[in-house]
Amino acid sequence: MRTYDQYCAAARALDVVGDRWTLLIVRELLVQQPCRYTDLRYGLPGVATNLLADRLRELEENGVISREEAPPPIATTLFRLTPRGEELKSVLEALGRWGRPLLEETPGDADFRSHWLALPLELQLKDHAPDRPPVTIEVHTGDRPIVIEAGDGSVRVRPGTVSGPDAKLTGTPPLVLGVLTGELGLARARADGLEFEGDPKALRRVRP
Amino acid sequence: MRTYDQYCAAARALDVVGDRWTLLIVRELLVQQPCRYTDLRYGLPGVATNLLADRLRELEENGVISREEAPPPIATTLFRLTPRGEELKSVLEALGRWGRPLLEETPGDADFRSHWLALPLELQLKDHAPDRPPVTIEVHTGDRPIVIEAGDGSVRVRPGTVSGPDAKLTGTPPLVLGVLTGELGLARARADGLEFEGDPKALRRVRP
DNA sequence: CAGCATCCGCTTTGATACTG
DNA sequence: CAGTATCAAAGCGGATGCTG
Repeated sequence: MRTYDQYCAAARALDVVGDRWTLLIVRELLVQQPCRYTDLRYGLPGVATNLLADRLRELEENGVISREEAPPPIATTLFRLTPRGEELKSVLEALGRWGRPLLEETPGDADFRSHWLALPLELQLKDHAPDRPPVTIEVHTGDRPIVIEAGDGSVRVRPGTVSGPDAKLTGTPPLVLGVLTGELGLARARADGLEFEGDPKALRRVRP
Repeated sequence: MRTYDQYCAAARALDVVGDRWTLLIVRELLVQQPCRYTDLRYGLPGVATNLLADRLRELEENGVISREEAPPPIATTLFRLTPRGEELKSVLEALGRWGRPLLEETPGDADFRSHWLALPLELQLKDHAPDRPPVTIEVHTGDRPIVIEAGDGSVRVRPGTVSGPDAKLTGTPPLVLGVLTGELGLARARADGLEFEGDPKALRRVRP
């Protein structure tokens, strides 16, 4: 672990999580809480396997993650964040907010995993009608479908599908993200290729 | 600029500010708003001069900083953050909060610059008596003295001294920081080598 | 002196292949 | 599945030199 050797809290934090890939590993674990080595590799396209192994060891040494040998029938190593590691969520939120405008200029062929939407969506979306029955929105973009569940005043995002969703969105990540965050009107997005089925009210319920 | 090539806001942010030294350069500019190349080098002990030049060029290309040729009598290049660059303050705050516990285990011979205290102190300290006349606390630790000014409900930290401060602290950075944030009692800190002159009430006025 | 650019040895990274 | 081994390429840190 290379260190800046400075008596400064930010510099000390960067000593631990400032190396390449490190914060993205934390991002993966924040979204997919306990996950396998293979899952991490899948969520971090481009990472070298030796580098991933190195980072995981360093993160464990620094108390950010823990590893656990799951007994059969799982019979594999599971990685998860420690409570200390979970506190890095605020760092990733700040980074994500700052980086949001940069998505506009991201090339269309950039890698994408649909679960990367979970954190920003849970952060930005609100349930504006806590007293009404819950609604679900299915989102089809990227590699696998995800579901947005709004109810009781909170919004959750998880991988998977649901039977009879209130709405269903299909399209490229920029279109889907734009529509969900309200930066892009539904009509405009449909003109640009977004497919929308179901009740637009479900959308309005969660938009910021 | 090496990129992760991911359609993810956090990853895009790290593309821009994730390289070694980059966020520490931003830290320097957040504290010492317009500053010279030489000032940056002083605030970033250990940075290679070519690397600093590279980073400054990249940050300028990415709209984070701007450079300005100051006319005589200054006659030098001044670097400052753009509004977009200033928004990185939230990232450094999150990192600093997370890294705070790591200061305890930082070796005593780590580099230190007293202006590194400005950001965390302005963030943590409060003026608990907004209606009373302002107070000033002079802090002598590290390379140069700094002054904490509390009044009208806000707390400011700047380099320099003041005539007739309400209190004066002298000691190592951990002692000074501990006493100011209230994690360390004044009596205990004095026993450990801290020198304190003046009115303890000034301290209580700003402690979190 | 301020603001770099160049050179050099070392470390880190990335890509691939291989193993229990 | 969860890594380790190997190696080329890129990045980094330190020293030094150059230019206004």
